[in-house]
Amino acid sequence: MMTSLAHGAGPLIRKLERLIRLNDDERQALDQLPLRIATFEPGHEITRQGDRPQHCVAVLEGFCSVSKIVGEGGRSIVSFHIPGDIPDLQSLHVAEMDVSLTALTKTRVLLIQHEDARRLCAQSAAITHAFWRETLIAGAIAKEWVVNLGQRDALARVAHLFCETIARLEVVGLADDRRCHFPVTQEQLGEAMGLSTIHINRTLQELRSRGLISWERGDLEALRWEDLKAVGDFDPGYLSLAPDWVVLR
Amino acid sequence: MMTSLAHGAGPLIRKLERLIRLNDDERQALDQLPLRIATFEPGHEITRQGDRPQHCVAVLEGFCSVSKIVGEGGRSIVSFHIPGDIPDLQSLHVAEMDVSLTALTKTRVLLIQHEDARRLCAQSAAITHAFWRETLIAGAIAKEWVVNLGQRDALARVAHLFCETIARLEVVGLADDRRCHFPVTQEQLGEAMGLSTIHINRTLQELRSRGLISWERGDLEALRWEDLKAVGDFDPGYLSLAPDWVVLR
DNA sequence: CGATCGTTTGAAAGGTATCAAGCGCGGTGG
DNA sequence: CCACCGCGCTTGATACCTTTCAAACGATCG
Repeated sequence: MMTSLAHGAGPLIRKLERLIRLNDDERQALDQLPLRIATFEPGHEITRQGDRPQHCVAVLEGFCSVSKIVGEGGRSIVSFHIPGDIPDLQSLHVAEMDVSLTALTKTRVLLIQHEDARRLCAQSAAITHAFWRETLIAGAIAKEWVVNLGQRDALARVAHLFCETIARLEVVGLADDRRCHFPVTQEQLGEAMGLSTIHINRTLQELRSRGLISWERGDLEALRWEDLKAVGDFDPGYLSLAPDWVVLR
Repeated sequence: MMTSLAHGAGPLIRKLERLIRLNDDERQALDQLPLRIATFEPGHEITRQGDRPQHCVAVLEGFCSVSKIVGEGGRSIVSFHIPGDIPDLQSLHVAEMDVSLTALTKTRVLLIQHEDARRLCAQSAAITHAFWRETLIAGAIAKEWVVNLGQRDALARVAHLFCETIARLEVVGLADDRRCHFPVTQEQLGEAMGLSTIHINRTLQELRSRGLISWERGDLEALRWEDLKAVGDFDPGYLSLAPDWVVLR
């Protein structure tokens, strides 16, 4: 892991602006935050289950997964994270990490020292609420994954994940026209969807043969968006993409 | 639904005290909150998916489920809630409910008007953090459900749910000696675990025949706790039951 | 050019769903 | 008080989705 000092928390501010309206003081407080940027190579663990980290992570570039160790040597991916996400806000409140955070691609992250994050929260209720909202959306996505894993067969499950991913990436400008980069392996897809790699492969073939998606070398495209949504039983409501946020000040 | 005015937010205070240390001012502010208590009969929806509620719900007595509508007429239970839980905190932040909250038993709840909750948050950072923490724990449980549904077979899945439920109920004094009341039907268990009612039934028989549990008329007992934990691959870490909370003030 | 990783294919085994039907008990009404 | 009813639980047989095992393929890389 390489770290370096950085000035300016532009990406973090943009992220928070999506969650709540910041005033100048808050923007300035964020901008003056002593921030460290770290880069991780694919497969490297940013935070490990059992760690007691002293900082939070905001993803700037790249893709990460949150996973838990299962039984004997297994691993279960519990969520994917994209630029703009803060995947480990719980570390502010719970001492020991109950999950691991892993870089799926080369990933640049902002390290926010806990003391700085706490000071920010103490200074600004709006920032506290923005963090809380980030937690709420992550929870809503997790609930939808519970539905996905519990109720839908392989085809619908993968279709749903693709819809969710495209929808989330569109918000941060990383998907246009239902097309995005989503560089996960079929094995990782399987660990996330509760399916064997082999069945993921066959499911992808089915989605492709139905003309619903194309996916090569990590480039995903929904060829028939409405049909893909229908197959995946996808309703983006839970993502709170149109934030009719209640004003909290 | 019947409502009545109530004075004193004892149960809510006890709940929050588990999440954070309250000072006298905060305790008093909570105690003076104009609170309404409502009672719901089994099967009744406390809040419906699509609603725009003006209040939050704190469970005082009884059991609830949070569920989502799936595809054609299906229902997926995403979480169970026990006394002390505040299952719909997201309604403070997101206008439209993306889930339904249903009473599984006769249930008494505290209705906290959003304006009151917001005033409380504005007055006390500690209460804000307590709510946020409640959200974080709910998220951790949801992630563990993702693991449960994605990675474990029926036997382990049900065993894990029973362990989790007993552990959570012990915290609020509703389980002693690995024994508790957990009055859900096998159908509801199936909707939560992504299994057919029939397979739930066979799984319960297997758990019983192995001498791991007894379960009659909603009374659940873990007969061999350690073995049940092993079968369910249960590690209570994610529940944050021993709150080595970081002091946030 | 061998090695490795990710993907793909085939065949067999296994876990779970579905269909169909019977059981048992508490509640209701005659 | 008893017959009936309905809901939740239980059982058996079959079908289906998904896993597992085994192996080959293709690309990238040193």
